[in-house]
Amino acid sequence: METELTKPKDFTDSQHEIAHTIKALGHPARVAIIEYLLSVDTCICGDIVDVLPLAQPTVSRHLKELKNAKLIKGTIEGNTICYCIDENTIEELQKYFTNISAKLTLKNKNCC
Amino acid sequence: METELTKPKDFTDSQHEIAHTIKALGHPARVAIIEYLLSVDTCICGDIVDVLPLAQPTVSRHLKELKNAKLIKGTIEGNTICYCIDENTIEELQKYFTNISAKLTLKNKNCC
DNA sequence: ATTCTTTATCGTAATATTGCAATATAGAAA
DNA sequence: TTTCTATATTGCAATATTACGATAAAGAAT
Repeated sequence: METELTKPKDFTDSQHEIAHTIKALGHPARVAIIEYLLSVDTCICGDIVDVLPLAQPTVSRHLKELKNAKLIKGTIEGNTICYCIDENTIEELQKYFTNISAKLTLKNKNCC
Repeated sequence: METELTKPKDFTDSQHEIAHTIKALGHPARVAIIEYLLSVDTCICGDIVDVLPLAQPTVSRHLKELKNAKLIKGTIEGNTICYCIDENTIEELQKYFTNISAKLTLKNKNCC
């Protein structure tokens, strides 16, 4: 039989979504931004450029990508500059990996 | 003052490392491979190609990248074909996000 | 030895990402 | 208004990623 009944035409929506979210963290600049946001108490984050080895337009691009992936939220409204980590998305990622870990502990360890 | 004392020349090693690991999961094919490996009981995984919408050489490349990031382990030795998720790396990711989540719950929620 | 099966690598094209300089935008301060 | 400050966008150039067909490699089966 040459028919390949199980081969799909595309990945699932879920696979696309989780990959998109995770991909947004797949760059040291964006990891650094998240870690910086986590370390500061205030959400006034105009000084992110000063703590990253990148020019301002590049940082702005990375922020845009993080926002697009919903890893950060916030806006610039007058003098109320504000960027924060989006806890919901981080929690989703945490649950995703916790779930994988949990399933792995139930698995057969007789290989590799 | 024009001096920028806080601007570093590069990201930290830790930021590079976590980004590299996370980046390896930032593609639907590699998410699908991990999810497939999680779903099968045996480690004989030669049929990954059949469940992905990709040609065999492309799957091989994605496997190589996952292996390079230590998200999977395993080898091809004679007829003992074996690929498994590397629990240690998954656990690292799980801890990374759990730690962020934990720190977020302690933070000021008066913004964004 | 030859063939089969499975996985890896090579070559190449198409696309995406990254980075910065230059510029635009917009509210604040003067 | 003009200027200042902070962020975003545009326009490239350099690099990286992704995909697949063709081919190689290596052990298994005959």
